[in-house]
Amino acid sequence: MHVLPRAIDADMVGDRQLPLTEYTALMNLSETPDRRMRMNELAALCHLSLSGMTRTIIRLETQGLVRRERCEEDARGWNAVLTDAGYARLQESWPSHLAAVRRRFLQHFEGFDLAQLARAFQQAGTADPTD
Amino acid sequence: MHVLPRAIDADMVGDRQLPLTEYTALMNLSETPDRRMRMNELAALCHLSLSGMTRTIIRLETQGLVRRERCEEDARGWNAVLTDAGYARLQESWPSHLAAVRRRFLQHFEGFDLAQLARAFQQAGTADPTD
DNA sequence: AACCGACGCTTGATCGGTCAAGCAAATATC
DNA sequence: GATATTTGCTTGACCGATCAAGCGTCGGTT
Repeated sequence: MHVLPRAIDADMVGDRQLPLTEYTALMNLSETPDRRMRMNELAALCHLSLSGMTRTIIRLETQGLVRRERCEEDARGWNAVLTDAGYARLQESWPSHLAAVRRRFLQHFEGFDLAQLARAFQQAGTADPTD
Repeated sequence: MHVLPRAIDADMVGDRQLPLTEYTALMNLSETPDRRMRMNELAALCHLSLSGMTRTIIRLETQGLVRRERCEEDARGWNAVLTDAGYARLQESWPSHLAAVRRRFLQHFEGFDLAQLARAFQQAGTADPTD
């Protein structure tokens, strides 16, 4: 549990120079209809603090993979917008990400009911700590 | 996977002021016959780089929970030695660690064969990346 | 016995994250 | 409609990890 995220991250950095955190951000953006999202929401999906999200987006912005636009209906807010370059980069990266997950994780859980496992992890990751 | 280690760590820091990394180091030391271990070996067991281990031991040393002694048979080497204070601290801490693991992890995997799960994780954590 | 590469560990620089404080816009209250 | 509070995000300080470079010791070679 301790080792796997680092291993997958290291694989991805080596392979396509895209750390796991940045990959996750791009991926979540790409799954929205207009490739944009508020910082708030994106941070939650990436399991990152808001300040961590800010920093990640800044890194992506300087690489030209993401652009930031003021939110129209709320001038305090920002939208992170996936650029074409960002989309292209994501397309390049996902096969190596998938391979890393397979090799580092899935391969070792072949006897298991993966859907059930996924549900358990999901639940563990989002449960109220006071339960 | 991303969230759980942080959550468990946060629980332990809040509860008994012992971060997970330091807890793990003390625990591994306590399980040796003479409560001492070379830096090398301890780092491997804690899944930490050697420099990370050095820094962790330094933190523990300033709290008086561990002491460092030159290795007799090799003057380059050091032994980390668990002090009585360190042992006592570990005794105080493990119930809250166990509780955190139960609440954050085990509780959500009740339907599973835990032994089989443990084997899979073990394997995933130690496998050669080139497999 | 003098050297030289390998080894064991530490140190300096950096990185990616957190928390807490700050700022500007939005909203509620009076 | 002015003031206070909340909200959305950024910034500064810090923290715990990594990598790369450094230092002292060991062991084999000559």
